[in-house]
Amino acid sequence: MQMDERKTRILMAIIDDYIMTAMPVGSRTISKRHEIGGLSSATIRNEMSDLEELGYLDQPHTSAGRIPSVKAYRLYVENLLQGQNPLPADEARRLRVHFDRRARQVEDVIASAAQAISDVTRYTAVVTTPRAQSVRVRRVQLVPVTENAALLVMVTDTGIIKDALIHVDGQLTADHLHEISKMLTEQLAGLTMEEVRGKLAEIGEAFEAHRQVLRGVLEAVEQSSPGAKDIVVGGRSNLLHYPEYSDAEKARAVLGVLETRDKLLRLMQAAPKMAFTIRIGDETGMPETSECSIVSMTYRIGDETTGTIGVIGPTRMQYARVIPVLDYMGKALAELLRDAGPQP
Amino acid sequence: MQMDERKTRILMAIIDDYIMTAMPVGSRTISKRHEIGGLSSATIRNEMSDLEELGYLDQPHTSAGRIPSVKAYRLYVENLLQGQNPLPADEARRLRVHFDRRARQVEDVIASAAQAISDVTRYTAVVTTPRAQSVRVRRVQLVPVTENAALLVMVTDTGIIKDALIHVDGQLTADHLHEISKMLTEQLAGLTMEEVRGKLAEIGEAFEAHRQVLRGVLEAVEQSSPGAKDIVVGGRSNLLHYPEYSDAEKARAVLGVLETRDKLLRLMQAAPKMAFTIRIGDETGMPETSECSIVSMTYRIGDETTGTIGVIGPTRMQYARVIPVLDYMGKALAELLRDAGPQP
DNA sequence: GTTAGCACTCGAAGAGCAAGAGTGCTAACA
DNA sequence: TGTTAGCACTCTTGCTCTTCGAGTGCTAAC
Repeated sequence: MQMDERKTRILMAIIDDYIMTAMPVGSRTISKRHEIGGLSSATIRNEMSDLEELGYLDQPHTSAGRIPSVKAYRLYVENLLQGQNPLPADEARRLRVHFDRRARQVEDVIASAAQAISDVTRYTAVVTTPRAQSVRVRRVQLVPVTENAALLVMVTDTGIIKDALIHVDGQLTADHLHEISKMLTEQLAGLTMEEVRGKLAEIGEAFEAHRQVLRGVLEAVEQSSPGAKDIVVGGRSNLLHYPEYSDAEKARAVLGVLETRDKLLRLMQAAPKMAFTIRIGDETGMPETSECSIVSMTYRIGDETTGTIGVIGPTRMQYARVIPVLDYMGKALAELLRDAGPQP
Repeated sequence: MQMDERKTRILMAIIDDYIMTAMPVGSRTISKRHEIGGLSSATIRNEMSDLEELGYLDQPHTSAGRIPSVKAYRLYVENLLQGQNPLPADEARRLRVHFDRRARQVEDVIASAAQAISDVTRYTAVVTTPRAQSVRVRRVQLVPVTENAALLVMVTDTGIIKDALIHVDGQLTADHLHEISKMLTEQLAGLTMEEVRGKLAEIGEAFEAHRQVLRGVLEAVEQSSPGAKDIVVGGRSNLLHYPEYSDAEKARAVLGVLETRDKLLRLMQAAPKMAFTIRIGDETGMPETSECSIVSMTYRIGDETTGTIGVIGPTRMQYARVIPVLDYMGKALAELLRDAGPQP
């Protein structure tokens, strides 16, 4: 048996219906819909039976309707990704209203984007800060904070700023630090983070006097790589809108994942070549999220720097709405962050 | 009718039991407990009837046990706050394990504290960054980021750092910015944030050439006051452990509050003179949290700078555990942040 | 003042039943 | 050969009824 055009149309109708209602879909429901050219429920029943045999539908129990399988959703999103899905004007407007473009700090922009996405889609949104594949240092500056602490600011290629408090024992004046900053900038400019580590050790030899400080810088570089605030989640409470999480234990499992940085990062890593990555159910690769879907997308600022925006929700997600929202938002985000970043 | 010692003891036993089980407590349950010197269930029943009349107990329906009223919890926590509640050694150990003291950035420390508190208490924790009542500027530094953006770093009295990206049109060299930084430090050092605003306008007149930059600084100061990352929530998923939130709608309402900065801040503002602020049910002042309790505590770094740590959970919260945990954590936090901050 | 005893109340849990939604199959139809 | 009407069958859902048990309040005895 093979899929044909009519089977596909019926399957899509079933998925649409199930996405809206979360209830098993019966043959009569579909036969009443006019897109399906007035077939009787009996015909639909036959087709549905075929679709079940083909693995696209599941039946919770004999006398209920049917629900789409993961395979069905796969086909559904594959179809969606083929076509163009422009964002409806009113959705775009709502997004613009929620997305605060005045934010200056990258973190704020990110947070605002997550908020906007979650507000508009009614799902939970996850956004990561843009991260360059290979960042290069452009400038280093030490700002005195107290007698024995200084703020290390590293400006990179992509305008992304790492800052870290480093502790220094010696009594260093502001001028001292300024001098060291200049030296560090000269030495480190143009290097990637990995190279910086080697170079720092080298410099340590030459500038015995500043060893203290340099060790602090090295430490900061080493532990700074995955910054803490580089991934934000918005609209967690949206999860609880959906009956699939009305069981507190299920909701807790998913919410728990969203609280664990490692797991969250794992969920968000997308196939970088592709615009969209859609993982459905078990494809998310985590038992806690085996009843979730994740739609994510990389946005790019220039060639090297990419971040991820995504949405997590039930497998019966409104993919057709989510995809254009992410698409729009990814562009808006890239544009905004590019303007804030360095001009080529 | 009056409360007497026995009534109080019985009430406390009822509360203890209800906190553990979330089930209405019957007279027999209490009479079996040995702390209550072997009174029969009938006697307890009489006392419970009195306690209900006094407003300390409610009866969900005739033939169920009784549950504590807000008034009862009030009495309960009042009693708790009188006595000493040292943190059990094993809890202290667990806290230390979860609390990552290596974090350098204030935000990281805060986040780690929230995580630790929520892990140990099994409730949701909220922590705010320390904020001085009247911060004074100590040093200003502009770090070039790109041709038309610079990072403004303001070091204050209390070692707290505000940083913001500011945009500048002119082609300013690093030396230019360094010069401006020096000038700004000279002009602004010792001023409070309010005074800085006035002063900046003044300086603008004198240093016509740097007007651009100064406007940027002013803007940054103005919108920086309530920093975005100054309040963190940990262990949201813990909420869902408790049957009072097994209804998704109720859980969503509370979780929603935790996502709204304003509301969250409102919940956390504590009576600053007191060590602990405990708000029970409606006392939280928000309809969404009318079935929650919030225990919060201010921690102080020096005389001026205070932050808040707190826990939110069901009204039948394990106050007796939460209070010493917060107490311990507040001290640990103050100590850690003081070390990172300025030495007096 | 305390307690044993007892009648009474009320919710929770389970059994039984009817209604309804949905299926699968068969036979007739175009 | 594909489509459809019809019908028996299956299961869930929602309802009522009943039972069970926990818990109370009251009374009378200790």
